[in-house]
Amino acid sequence: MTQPRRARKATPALPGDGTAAARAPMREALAEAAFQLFLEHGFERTTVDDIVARAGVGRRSFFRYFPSKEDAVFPDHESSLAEMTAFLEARPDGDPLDRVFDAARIVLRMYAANPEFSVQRYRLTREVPGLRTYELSVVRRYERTLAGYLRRRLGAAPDGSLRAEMIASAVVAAHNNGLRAWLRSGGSGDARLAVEHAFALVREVWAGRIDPLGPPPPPVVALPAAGGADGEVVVMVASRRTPLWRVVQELEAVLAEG
Amino acid sequence: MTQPRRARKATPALPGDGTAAARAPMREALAEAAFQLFLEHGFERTTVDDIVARAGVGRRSFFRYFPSKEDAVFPDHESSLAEMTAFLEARPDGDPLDRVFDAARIVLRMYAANPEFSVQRYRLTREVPGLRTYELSVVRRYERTLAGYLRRRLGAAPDGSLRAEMIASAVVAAHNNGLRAWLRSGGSGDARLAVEHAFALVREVWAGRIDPLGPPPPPVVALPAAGGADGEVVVMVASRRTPLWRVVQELEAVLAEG
DNA sequence: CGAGGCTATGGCACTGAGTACCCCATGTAA
DNA sequence: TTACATGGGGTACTCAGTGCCATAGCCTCG
Repeated sequence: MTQPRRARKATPALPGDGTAAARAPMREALAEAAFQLFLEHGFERTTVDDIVARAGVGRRSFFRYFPSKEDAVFPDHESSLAEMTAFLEARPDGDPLDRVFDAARIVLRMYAANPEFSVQRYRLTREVPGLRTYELSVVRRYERTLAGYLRRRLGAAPDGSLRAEMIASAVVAAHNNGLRAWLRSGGSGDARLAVEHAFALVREVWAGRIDPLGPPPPPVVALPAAGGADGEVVVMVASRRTPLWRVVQELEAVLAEG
Repeated sequence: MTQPRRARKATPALPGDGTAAARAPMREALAEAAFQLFLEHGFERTTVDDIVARAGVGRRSFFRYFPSKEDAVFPDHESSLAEMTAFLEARPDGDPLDRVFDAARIVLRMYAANPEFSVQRYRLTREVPGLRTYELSVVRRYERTLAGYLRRRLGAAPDGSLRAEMIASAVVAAHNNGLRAWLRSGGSGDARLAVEHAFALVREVWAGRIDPLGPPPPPVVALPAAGGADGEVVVMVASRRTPLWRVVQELEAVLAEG
């Protein structure tokens, strides 16, 4: 079986890059062919050769667009994750809880944009251990993104890192609880209702327990080198007049992500 | 690559079964050889052939004891998970929060029992995407176990399922936050301190938000057939004088686990 | 217009995990 | 002794994923 493999091998210039899915007919064709076959014959009994045969392309091309067979089932998460990251970077101010809710809504919208596909994929994922595991790792990346943002906002407060991770996990749990209820229902009804209800519980539990006024939006950007591991390098960019404590806080936040 | 593969193929009578690790010299030898090689040459550059060569056994035997290469890195989680499940089944009464904390402490004890091993494994896991993913799926199983227990205790309350999942995720997040801090420190200090501190935050956040007196310990046992999927069968055992609402609640709890 | 270069794709060939199937040794019961 | 169960070994196969190279289209610069 396979997984996110290398967490993301720095995305070596995907062919149809740019705005992700857009302008990538081959990628779409492959994902479509793969999903159809998975539905027809099951994930495990479908080989990559079957997929490329249906798509009418070379086997090697499949792995140019999808690092693993599992990736073809979740062709949209990568861009969704990028969107979430960009959103939190672009608008780090305001109530932290509101921000992470907004960020989570991005994911929900992605699911709601294609109800039938989402439901079918949900059923498929439920039955294939490999896909469940893959989805787990995707969800985890969302959670880490949220936690990273919250850590930056709460880093200075006592237990900032702990609180950040607990809130992120609560938001993810709430989101997934609502989402799964909708998916189980076959896509009938409004996915947002259940999720917003769940978010309300998160807010009820955590509101008031977060520094009423978090620190200002970070003027510091720390970029952990992709790949991580031992010889990792962190590049920080900060305005010269950034107070030292902010730099330290940011550094701690990045390092604590490990 | 590989993963938990088949989530657990019903554990078809492991050779050295019974009390798990105990009385399974071959399994131990394999895990030991594997771990040494992983540390020396890295996980991915070590093949199963290397492992069985060092252990002096046949290749086929490796897969009799470990469904995948990754499993050899976490030889103790299976029994830990079983212990947690047994604990929650044996003592379902009392404060639900206390119970899930106790359950989580089982896992912590397992880590703390072998500090050097745990720390080395932590470092190894950090660097190998496949192991990270594997660990994720293990953690998820713990979380589901806790959520399942909580769902049984809160199932009748409004939003019982949602609350159960949020609390379970909070406990896991707290546990992992403390555990990781300890692991990052190289195993110096007391792992329990950080974890107990984190648990205190969970209690602070959730105490009072749980039905002060949850329903009595469930006299109903529902066993979802291993394997799940479509033709799934649920076997329920209940005393004849169990009130109907309890049976329904239990059934809902099991079905909601999907 | 042609040479060089870049990009997208196809085509092997190879590694290595995981599995199916069958064999063998040993211990045990009849 | 035979009959059989159990734990382990061996072989051959499938298939995901990777490295390397070839080729076809396209663009640009001279």
